[in-house]
Amino acid sequence: MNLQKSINKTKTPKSRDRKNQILECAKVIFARKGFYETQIIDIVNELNIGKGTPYQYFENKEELFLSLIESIYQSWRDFRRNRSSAAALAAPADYFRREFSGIMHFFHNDPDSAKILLRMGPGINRSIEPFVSRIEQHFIDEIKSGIKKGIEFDVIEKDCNIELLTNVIFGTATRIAYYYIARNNETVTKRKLDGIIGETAEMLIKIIYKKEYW
Amino acid sequence: MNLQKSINKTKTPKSRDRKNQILECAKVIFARKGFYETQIIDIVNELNIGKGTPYQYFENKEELFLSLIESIYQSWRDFRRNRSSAAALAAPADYFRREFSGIMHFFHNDPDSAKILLRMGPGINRSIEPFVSRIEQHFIDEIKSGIKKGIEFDVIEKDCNIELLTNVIFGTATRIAYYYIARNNETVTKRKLDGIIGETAEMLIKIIYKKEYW
Amino acid sequence: MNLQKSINKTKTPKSRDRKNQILECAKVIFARKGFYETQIIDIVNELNIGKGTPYQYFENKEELFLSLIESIYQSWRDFRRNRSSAAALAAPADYFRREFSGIMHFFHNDPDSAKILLRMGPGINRSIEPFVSRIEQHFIDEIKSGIKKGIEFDVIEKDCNIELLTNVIFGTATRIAYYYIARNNETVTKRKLDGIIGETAEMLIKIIYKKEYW
Amino acid sequence: MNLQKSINKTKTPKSRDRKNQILECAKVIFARKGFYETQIIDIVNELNIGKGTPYQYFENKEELFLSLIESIYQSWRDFRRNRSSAAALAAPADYFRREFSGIMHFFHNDPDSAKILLRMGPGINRSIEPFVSRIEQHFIDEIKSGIKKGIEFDVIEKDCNIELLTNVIFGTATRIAYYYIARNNETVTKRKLDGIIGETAEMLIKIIYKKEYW
DNA sequence: TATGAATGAGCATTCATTCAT
DNA sequence: TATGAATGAATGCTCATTCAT
Repeated sequence: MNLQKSINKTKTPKSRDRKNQILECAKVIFARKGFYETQIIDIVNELNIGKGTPYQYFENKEELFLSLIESIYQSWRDFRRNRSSAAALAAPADYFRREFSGIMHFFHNDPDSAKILLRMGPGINRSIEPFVSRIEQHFIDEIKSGIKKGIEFDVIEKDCNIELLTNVIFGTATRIAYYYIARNNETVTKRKLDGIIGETAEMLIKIIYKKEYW
Repeated sequence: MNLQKSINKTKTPKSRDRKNQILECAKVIFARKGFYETQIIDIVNELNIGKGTPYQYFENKEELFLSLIESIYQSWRDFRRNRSSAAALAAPADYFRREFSGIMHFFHNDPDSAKILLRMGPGINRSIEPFVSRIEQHFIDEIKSGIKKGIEFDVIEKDCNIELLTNVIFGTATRIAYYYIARNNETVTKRKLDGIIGETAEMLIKIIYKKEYW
Repeated sequence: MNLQKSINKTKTPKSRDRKNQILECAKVIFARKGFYETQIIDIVNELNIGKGTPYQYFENKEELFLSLIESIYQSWRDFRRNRSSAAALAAPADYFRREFSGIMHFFHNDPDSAKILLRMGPGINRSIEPFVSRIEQHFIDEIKSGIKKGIEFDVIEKDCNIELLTNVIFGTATRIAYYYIARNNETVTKRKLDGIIGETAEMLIKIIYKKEYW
Repeated sequence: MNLQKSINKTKTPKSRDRKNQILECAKVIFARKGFYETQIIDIVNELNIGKGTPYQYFENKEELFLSLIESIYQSWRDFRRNRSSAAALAAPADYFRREFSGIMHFFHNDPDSAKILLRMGPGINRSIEPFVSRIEQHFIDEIKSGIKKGIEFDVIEKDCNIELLTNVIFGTATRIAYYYIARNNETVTKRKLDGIIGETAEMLIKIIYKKEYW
């Protein structure tokens, strides 16, 4: 237990708090203004700390952003860990519904992360993009392995184009998340979101699974 | 006679060429490096022109980028105009196949535009984003009106969630375009791309149209 | 006769007109915006001529400004030539009244010259100032020689500090001209200006001439 | 306690020194080269500080210049405050001699301020001029109120043109200051300057006061 | 650890000037 | 002569980063 803390042995709890505080604040501002328009001074002013303080914890602006990406990734993995145990042996469509809903709720619970991953991520710049892609890849791998398992269990067509199907699911999921969560417009109620998630899942099920599992 | 000249004194053919030359070059570099990492000097060096020359044609870097977006939009509309006549009275699924294929080939013919629209567009910054969104909206409106027409002609379910369905199609299309065209990886052959387009269209047809029109 | 023209033998009448046109326009704009804030393009746009045209007549911006100064100087000398004949043997105070009034009316007839000489002149920059000073010196020399003549004719105190008295007269004259003519405020009517000129002259007479010549 | 600090967190004594140091240096260079010919890099090189340092204290070049004007104005007011107490109930001519001498010595003690106010001030540019005029107006108001008081005490003619008389005094004073102090020529000795001040005052007294107060 | 004054590489932009037509 | 597209030296300013305290 207390695994989190033991990863970074040299950091005192206080220092770790400060680091998280900066990360938390940076997430909000990066999500709002993007990487390039965000200035270190924005973060520093927001937190009422010294201009040099972030540099105690992060090499530079890029490393700060990368740490942020990393922490979002970490959150996602934590989120998954706490869910996966239960999901196991449901009916195929139910399994998908649950998984899909999981992703959506993760983003809904942390729209700033959604904005950073879905809006700024692609095309940000050559040195940062790989790190964003890495997370993206993680999502994609999960989808892909789900599909493979589906084929294995004979609930998905053997000859389906796995890579393509993965992209269809991923594209739909990210667009839905982007449109209903990460845009700067009015936020959707959880109720309405659940409806949308359900409907979307039904559509995707139709193109993923063999007819008898719809 | 000589009407052209008297309308627009400063836009001689030569000056128009230079403007397009800058725009063309800017597209390639913006597509490769993004808005912020692209420097005017990159464009200027590439073209072997003076550092001040782009400023003869564009107010500033942002206006240059916006003009670029505008010219991509223009290209798209030209592209559509030249196609629309033929598309009219096909079977529903065929109609969709053709439309979908159209979008994909537009991007395939101009991958830099695809990169700019699909990668850098979302989340670039507050003052530019609206212009990117405007084009996005254009795509979305076309999809939406296609769906409405489908409902009207009774080939799509009356109670379908139009907004959601639009997002599913748009999300799928942009992801496919992004993945197979706009990423910085190896480019796909036209043959392979056509296969992918076809397969994707089949999937989407399943969730768009009533079963009898698949 | 036709002295003016013969000075510059190579210039055709047309070319001379164009040069004067540029000079005239430059005067107005320099008077309004000052040397540094005036751009060649301002002049060129105002005249609807090509951007390169002023460079047919003037080496560069500075030489254009210097030519302008020179032409103002020329105007002043022309103005003097046309007056001096009459002024000769009046009573001392009358002589001064007439001279003082002359300067003031010169500026009143050409307020732009007044602005350039009185406002921008001093302190403009190291390379231009000497040329402005040269004109200033011309005014000062005239004042000084008037004083010397007055001493000679025994109408001014022998032991007066000529340099200082010159400065007092010059300082008063330029301030009055500046205040009532060259500021950007409402312009004074000729009637009111004449009143002011008269009153000022009476004051100065008191400190210039021996009491019996007031 | 520690009140000072809590009022103005960013203005530590050290930072205030640096600001004054920049202001002081800027005064010398602006006085020498004028607003437009002075480059930030001139100041920065002179002080051996970083190119960005002035921007810690001033928004931009114009704001730096304006702050300088403001600080000259402040100096003048401080100078006045320390003198005014004594001046009160002298004979009219003595009062004027003292006042006039005061202005002259202020400029003599700080010729750079004189240069900036008297040479560059008028006509510098539309956005700066008002701030220079404001100080000029302050001088003018003092002269004017002196005249009004003189009329009240019956030592100046009732029907004198106050505005005009003010301009004559101001024009004379600024010309004398300009000629003997602010030109780039040899500087005058204090002894000689005092002589000039005295003589000038005598001249002005003749046109300001009724004869019995000369 | 925390601070914030100082730094300077880096960039967008300007504008007088040139020169081929 | 007149033009105006092209030029590029020059400059103001920004902002991530450093480091003495």
